[in-house]
Amino acid sequence: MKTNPSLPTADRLLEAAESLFAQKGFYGASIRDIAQCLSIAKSSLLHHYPSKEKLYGEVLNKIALEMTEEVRRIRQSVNDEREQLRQFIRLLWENSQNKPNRENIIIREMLDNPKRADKVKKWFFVDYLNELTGIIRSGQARGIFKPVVPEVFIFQLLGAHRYVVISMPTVKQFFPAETYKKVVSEHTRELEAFVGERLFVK
Amino acid sequence: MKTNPSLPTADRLLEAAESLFAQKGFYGASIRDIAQCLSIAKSSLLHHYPSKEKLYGEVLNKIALEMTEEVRRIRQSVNDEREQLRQFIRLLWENSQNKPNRENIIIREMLDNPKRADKVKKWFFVDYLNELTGIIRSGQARGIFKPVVPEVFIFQLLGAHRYVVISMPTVKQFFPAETYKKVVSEHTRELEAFVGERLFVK
DNA sequence: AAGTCTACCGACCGATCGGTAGACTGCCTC
DNA sequence: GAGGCAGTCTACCGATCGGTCGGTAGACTT
Repeated sequence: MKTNPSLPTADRLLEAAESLFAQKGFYGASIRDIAQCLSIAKSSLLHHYPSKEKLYGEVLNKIALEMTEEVRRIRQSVNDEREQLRQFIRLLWENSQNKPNRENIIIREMLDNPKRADKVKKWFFVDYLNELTGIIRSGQARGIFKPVVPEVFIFQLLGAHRYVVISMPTVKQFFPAETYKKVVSEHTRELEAFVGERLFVK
Repeated sequence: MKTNPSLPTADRLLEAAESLFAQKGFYGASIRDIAQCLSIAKSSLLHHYPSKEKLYGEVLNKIALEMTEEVRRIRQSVNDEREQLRQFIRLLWENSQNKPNRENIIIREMLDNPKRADKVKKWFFVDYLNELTGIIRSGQARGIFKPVVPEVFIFQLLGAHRYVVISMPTVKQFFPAETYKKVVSEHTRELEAFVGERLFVK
C-alpha cells in the first residue's frame, strides 16, 4: 500500500487506514500495519490519532462527508429528479472504479455497526441517505415518480449496486472470464433499467 | 449465545461458530469465545475442528449446502419459473428472519474472500448461484423472461435483499420507528415488483 | 538562550490470539 | 481386566494485539 508522500502525515494515515480497513475490516487491520504503510512507527500513528477507534471513525467520517457532498452537487446541478438519479448511478459506478475501498468499508460498517454503535450519537451516513431519499420524495411530489417507499427503494438500489461491486473479485475468480465481462458491462445498464421501470412514471 | 444441548458437540460448535462469525467476522471472533458458548475449553473445540480456518470452512460449507438444497427443492416442486422466483423471494425473506446469521456470513465471506481464496479450489456458493441463474435461463428459453444477463440479475436481486437485511439494525437505530416499519413491510413487495417489471414478459 | 511545540522513536506493558502437549476420564471391545 | 479411543481438561507456547511511556531532534517564539 502506497500513499501520496506530498500530503501531511495525518492525511496519508487516513489513506492507508481506509485501504487496510477496507481489505481486512476493523479487527483484521492492525495499526502497526497502517503505520508501516508510511514507514513510521506505530506510536507515531497514535500521536496523530489517539486510538484505533478514533482513526476508524475519521476514515468513516471523511468518506461520508465526501459522498454526501457528491450527491448534493448533483441535486444542485440539475433540476429533473430523473436526471439526478441517472447521474447518481453513473457516480456510483465511477466511484466503484476510482475509490473501490468505499463500498467495502461501508458494508463492513453496516455489519459491525450494531456492536459499536452505542457510542455514536449520529450515524455517519444519515445525511447521505437523507439526500438520496430526498430526491425520491421530490420526484414523487412532482408526480414523476411512482409511490414507492423512498427508504426501501434507495436501500435496494444501493444494495443491488454494492453487492455486485463487492462480488466482482469472486466472480472473476470462480466464473468464466466471459461471465465477468458481461457483469461489468451490463451492471449499470440494468441499474438504470431498474430505476426506469420501477420508479419513473411512464 | 445459546446452542441446542441435545445436539452432538461438533454440531453445537458449528451453531455457535456461525453466530459469532456472523456477528464479528473471521478475525473478530475467537475460538475461545466460540468454545465458551458451550462452556467447554478451547482445546476441546480444537479436538473437533483442527483449526479456526477449518471450522470457518465447515460453517460456510454447511450454509452453502443448505441454501443450494432449498433452491433445488423449489425448482422441483413447481414448474413455472415465475412462481419459482416468487417462492425464492419468500424463501429469502423467511431465512432472513429465521436464520439471520446467513446473510451476514455470506457478505463477510465475499469481502474477505479475495485474501483467503487462493487456498480454496471451488467456492462454496458456486452451486447455489448456478441453480439461481438456471431458473433465469430456463425461463428465458421458454420465452417468459426478458433477455437480461442472468448473473447480473441474480446478483442485483440478492444484493437488493441482503443489503436491506444487513441494514435493518442500523435503520432501526438511526431512523424513525415508522421508517423501520415501512422498510420491513414493503421490502419483499418491492422485490417482487422488481422481478415482475424487470424480468417477466408481460 | 531558554522555552515550547510538533513529530517521531524504541522499549515496554498486559491482554489476547491460535495452536500444542500431556494427562485424565469414561466407554466400548476384545 | 487390558487396551484403545473419544472427549475433555489444565498448562503452556510464541506471536501479535492496542496502547503507554520517556525521551529526542528540530523548528519556531520570545
